[in-house]
Amino acid sequence: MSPKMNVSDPTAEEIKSLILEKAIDRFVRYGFGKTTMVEIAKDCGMSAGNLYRYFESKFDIGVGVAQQYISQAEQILRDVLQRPGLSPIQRLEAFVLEKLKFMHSHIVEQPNVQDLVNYILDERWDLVERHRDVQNSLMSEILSEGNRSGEFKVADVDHTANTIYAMTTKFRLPHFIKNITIEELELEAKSVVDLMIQGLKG
Amino acid sequence: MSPKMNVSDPTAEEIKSLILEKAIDRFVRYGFGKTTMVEIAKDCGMSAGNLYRYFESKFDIGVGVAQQYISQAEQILRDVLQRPGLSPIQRLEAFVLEKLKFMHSHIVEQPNVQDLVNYILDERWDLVERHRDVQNSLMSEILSEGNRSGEFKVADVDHTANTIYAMTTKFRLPHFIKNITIEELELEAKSVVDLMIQGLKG
DNA sequence: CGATTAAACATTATATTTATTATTCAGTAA
DNA sequence: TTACTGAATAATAAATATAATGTTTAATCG
Repeated sequence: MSPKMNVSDPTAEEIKSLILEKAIDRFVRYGFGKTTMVEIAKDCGMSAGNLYRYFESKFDIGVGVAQQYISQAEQILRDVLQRPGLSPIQRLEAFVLEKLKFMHSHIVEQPNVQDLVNYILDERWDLVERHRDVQNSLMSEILSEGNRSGEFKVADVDHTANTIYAMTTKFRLPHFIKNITIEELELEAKSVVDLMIQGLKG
Repeated sequence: MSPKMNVSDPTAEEIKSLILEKAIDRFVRYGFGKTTMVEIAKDCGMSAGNLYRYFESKFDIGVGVAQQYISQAEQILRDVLQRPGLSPIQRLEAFVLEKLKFMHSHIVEQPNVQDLVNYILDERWDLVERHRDVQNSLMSEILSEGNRSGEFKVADVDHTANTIYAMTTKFRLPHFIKNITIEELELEAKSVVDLMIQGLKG
């Protein structure tokens, strides 16, 4: 392999990554609507027309950004599953709270990106569903862990994971995260987790 | 009291009711935005200017409609508490499902009114909070009933009522009610109620 | 020949004007 | 005085014209 390989001949994948990277820089600062294809192209040292060799549309670049955002969130949740020294109960709570914190920090620190992701996911329900499935399969692992340790008695872990997902909907919706303090939401989320563990029968 | 009393001298409250009634007729057919003050006034046999003796603004008429909508919902929920022959568990489930059905039927049958209510409540968070408080105090009654019968063991009924409210958020949001079939939502709501009763420990 | 550009074209957004509508208020009648 | 009207005004929305931007493609470069 010649030393020049990497600089002389970037792969299509590498160029796509570059475009995504430069696009995100713009989106963070100015938002999706206020960023033009010409600007992104200039930042990449190419023409606007050439962007279309790598992305079908501007919307498609937005999809790329949304996918990165989702991957980031999923990585954080996977990390919760690897975190040592947590009981299944603690892990379940951490799982819910980490997702809430992730969304909250993005909403306050990068509102433009958050708006973009919401806009994209509004038309790409399939991405939302895939993300939900990933979260549910991670939750299923937590529930199975709890079954093994005797802390939980869950008959159908997949079904229950989905039910937990429904129960915690409020803590994933930008609408509430924007209008309620993070402290209040965290307390409420903890109460919800407590109740789903204990049940009304105590 | 002379027989003429009612026809000759309508009270301000009666006139307000008339205005609200005629306004709703318009809102149902054409929506809030497409209904003019002149039209409402004409339907009431008065001038547009005179409407302002009874309502501060068109928005305020919308508030009146929203309050009627909320009262209607609360009446249905109060009826659930009076329904004979239900166990506390069944009552809790019925409570959640009836609210879901109420919203679903309005969304499909009177989308214009639903849109109006959403628009009003978006700026009148206080009405949402009051409605939440009413629902929570009704839920508290159900929980207390369950405590008395021995089916529940709820330490703090008010706090738990609020937690249940958070858990069932998804089933009160127009966004989900519009995008998911009512059958699916009802099944999911039942699962949520089941889980909140049983808990993960079985 | 593959990758790229720059101009052409189509679409979408912005600015501007126009028309409609909400709201106010001086005046009128009971 | 109280309830009301209808014209005047202020605010909002619709329509239009204009500009900006997304997308396509014929021509160019290496």
